[in-house]
Amino acid sequence: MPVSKKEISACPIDAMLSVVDGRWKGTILWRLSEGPMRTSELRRSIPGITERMLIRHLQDLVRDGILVRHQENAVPPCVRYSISKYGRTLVPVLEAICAWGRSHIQRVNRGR
Amino acid sequence: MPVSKKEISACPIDAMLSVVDGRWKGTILWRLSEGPMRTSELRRSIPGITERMLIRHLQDLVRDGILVRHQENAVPPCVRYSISKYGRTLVPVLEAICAWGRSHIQRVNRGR
DNA sequence: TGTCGTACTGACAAAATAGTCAGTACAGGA
DNA sequence: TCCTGTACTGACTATTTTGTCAGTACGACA
Repeated sequence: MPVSKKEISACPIDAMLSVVDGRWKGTILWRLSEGPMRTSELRRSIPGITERMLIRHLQDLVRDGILVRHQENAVPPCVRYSISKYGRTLVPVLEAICAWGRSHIQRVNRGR
Repeated sequence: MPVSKKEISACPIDAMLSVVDGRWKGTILWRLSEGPMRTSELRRSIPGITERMLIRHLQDLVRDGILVRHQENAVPPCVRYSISKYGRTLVPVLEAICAWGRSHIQRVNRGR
């Protein structure tokens, strides 16, 4: 969709979509809804994602207040991402999206 | 987000987002949730949209089964779009998205 | 010493999406 | 006759997003 992410839209639907929109953001949030994860864990758990894209999306989500980044000063570095309190308000919406998406997939697969 | 719309994603969130994702689709669905509208009515009711983009998005939504296109064979042509029965299953999800988006806009505006 | 893993950044190319512009056919009104 | 409105299509450019590749610093391990 590229709804422009540069500035917040006046349309509430667009405003919400600008937060979860991104090739992998839905999947990232889905993984993190089960608990905090390290960057490399996330990367390995999402087939097809590149490190670059993972980090870009994670940064977007942190900027939007949806995720929190916890860094332990160690070598090798250890960074963990988790869903923030604000981000948790988004989870029920994601669940609604997911439920509809699931039935949509079935519908599409039936139709061919 | 350009989640690729070429093929349906296995991730339900992406599958749902691929339907509503598009610079203007949220707004179009929002307008049509109040009742059927003609192409030109929609265009005039959505500031900033071009006829080209409106028609492209309408065609996407019809292809996905969300909208129905009613054509009256007249000159000048009169085409009306309405939300299909299937599309109506999407409305509660859009409402959840919209409610979250509304509070997100407020949060963002407070923060500056 | 060489290689691996971690969590990144920057520069860039490729792909997808959005937007611009011109053109179509026909009826009605000035 | 000319201009307007309707609902489109096609060709194209521009913008945005995604993906690729190389590079960083440091410790552990062989």
